[in-house]
Amino acid sequence: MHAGAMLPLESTMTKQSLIPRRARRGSGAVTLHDVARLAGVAPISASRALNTPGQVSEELLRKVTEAVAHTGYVPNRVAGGLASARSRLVAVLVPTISGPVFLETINALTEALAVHGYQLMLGQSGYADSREDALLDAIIGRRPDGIVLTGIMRSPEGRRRLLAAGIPVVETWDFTPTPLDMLVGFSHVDVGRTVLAFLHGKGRRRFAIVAGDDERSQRRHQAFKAAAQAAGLGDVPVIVVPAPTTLKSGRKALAALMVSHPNIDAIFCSSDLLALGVMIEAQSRGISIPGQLAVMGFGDLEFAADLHPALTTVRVDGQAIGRRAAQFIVDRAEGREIATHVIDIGFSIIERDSV
Amino acid sequence: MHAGAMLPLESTMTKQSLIPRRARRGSGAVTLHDVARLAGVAPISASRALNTPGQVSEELLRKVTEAVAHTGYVPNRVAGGLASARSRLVAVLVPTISGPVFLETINALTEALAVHGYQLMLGQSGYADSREDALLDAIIGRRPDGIVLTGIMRSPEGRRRLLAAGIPVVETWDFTPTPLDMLVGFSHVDVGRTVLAFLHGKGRRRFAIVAGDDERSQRRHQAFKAAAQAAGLGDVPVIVVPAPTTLKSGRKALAALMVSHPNIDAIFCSSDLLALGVMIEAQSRGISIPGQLAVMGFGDLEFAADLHPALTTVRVDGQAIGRRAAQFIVDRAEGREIATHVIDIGFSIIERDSV
DNA sequence: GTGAAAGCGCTAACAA
DNA sequence: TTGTTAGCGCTTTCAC
Repeated sequence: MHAGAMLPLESTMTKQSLIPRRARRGSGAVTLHDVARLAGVAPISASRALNTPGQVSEELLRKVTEAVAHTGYVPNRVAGGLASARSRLVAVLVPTISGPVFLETINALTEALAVHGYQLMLGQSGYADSREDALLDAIIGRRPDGIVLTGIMRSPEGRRRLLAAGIPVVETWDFTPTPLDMLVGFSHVDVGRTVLAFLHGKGRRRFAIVAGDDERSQRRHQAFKAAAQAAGLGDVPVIVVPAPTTLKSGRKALAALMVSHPNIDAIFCSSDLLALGVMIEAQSRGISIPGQLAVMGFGDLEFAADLHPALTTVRVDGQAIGRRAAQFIVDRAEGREIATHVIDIGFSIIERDSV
Repeated sequence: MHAGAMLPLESTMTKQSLIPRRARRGSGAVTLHDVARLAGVAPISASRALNTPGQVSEELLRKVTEAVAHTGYVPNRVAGGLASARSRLVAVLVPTISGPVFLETINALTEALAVHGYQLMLGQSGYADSREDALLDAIIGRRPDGIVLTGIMRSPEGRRRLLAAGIPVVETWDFTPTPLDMLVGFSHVDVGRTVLAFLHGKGRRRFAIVAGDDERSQRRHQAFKAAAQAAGLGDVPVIVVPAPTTLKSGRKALAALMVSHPNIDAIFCSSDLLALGVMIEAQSRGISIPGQLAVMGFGDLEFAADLHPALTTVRVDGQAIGRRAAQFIVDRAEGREIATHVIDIGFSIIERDSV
């Protein structure tokens, strides 16, 4: 029972004057009880008026709405979450938000979730698996209604914990036919193969790769290499640079390639930033693009179309990934059945002037 | 009392077999009670073993640690937060994370907070004040231990709500001597004045401004304009572009300026991306930089140093802002007294080749 | 050093 | 439609 109600005398007194002898003091904020008392209804009725207004009478709704306005009540979602076992919190795990690639996914995710009253929690794991495990516990402890992973969870320990927690998980930006739970992504192997075929089709023959050392970039470039081998184009030189990739790495990579393989005629970069670096370095060396050298990026960042020459690159609809992931999680949280657990969002080659 | 303990018979049974007649079913996850029972201690002792291990005996600690390992227990921070009125959640409000400017602040914030066991909640308000108010309630409802604002809270309604909630607030990336609570930032007016003086000192006289339409950019450019007037340099033409700023906007802006004011000799851009756009457009028009035209950016993004020519720009230590903000909030949450509530982090002009 | 009791603010289950 | 009761899983307060 509410502490104040034990002493009838106090029932009309203000909150401040209710000082129980030894109970905990509370946060001092306005609670649903305060609202209910002011409206002259039961707390649960006030709760219903706020959460399922369709289920209460006009009269009740009016009284509660008034009391809320009068007190400036803001519902405590922590308490609500504990009681209902629904936190309305979704966690997203990224290697880092410094790389602009996942930005539009996070953006779309935030927006799509906000519409349904969900909030986003951000976790950065770095590119090291060990930190990912630690972060995972911190996140699971918050009992989010869903977890969005950029990439697929490879660490067996991580998979185990996630499974044990029973929280809906969406893996993104990658592909496997056997996801942990749900997946929205695309095949990096397909990207590598498709880009090789594309450049080959444009008459290029002497390829090079500049790629970040993260797992997904590596898979793209391995696939590219293998496809080149299969097409009888020999071994493709690779410059691996540390992730997150930078413009500077791109410049250095081209400089290195000009020493080791001066006669290459096409470069596949694992990011648009890297491609920009290659282009700037080429420009400063008087190498013409696409005349002498074709350059391809990955990501189709906002600036790619506005470069000079405009960058040919691989586009992945990061917004769509975010939206779909949000949909997955909201559907699950609302208890809806979801038909398919795996969405291949695909990718496309955006042909511009640099090839 | 714990349901299971009412019936001695059940005390050794597994969780699954404890099916109360009508109580709520719980989440099914392992709880502190389960751990305590397995360790043969009281729940509160298990709690202490986990939270303040220094206060318990070796023996107790060992038993609890074992039970935790055995059960795979992950503490429920939602319940802990409710009981202790400390959520260990910090909210950060950005206009958008698409603009790369705040990225390193968010990054540093995440890192610095993670060390202390805090998690970051992300809110995107867009550049519209109305959405900010709605978002604020969603955030306050989570009772975070702190709120980090990018920019200063101008909406009176927002200020009122924030004050009423009693949550520590750090305003950032801006400056006012009278912050809502705490502040880590710098003066945009100073930036405008300083850049004008710098360009003037380099012998430039015919200025132009390309600026995003967000509030802070506007203040920088107003100050620049005013300072130019004061120096007797006449009226400075301004091209305002929508925020978030893009490379394309920069290109278009220069194109427009070349029509209206073809004889300008220096441009101050409100972002490095804008500056990059201006440089690319200049290059495609055969305008030499810095020979005919000096270009200055703002932000010192990662790529600025690697451009050709390298970009002269204004650097703000976004990481430091994030770290200081985190420190403020953690100190407050731990109940430590903080000496000063306002930190002017300053800025610096990074002189490279584009001026 | 350890434990019992009470309660954080809310909602699910049941009852009227 | 509205209310009563009993928790959600944890930590604070007080007592030993």
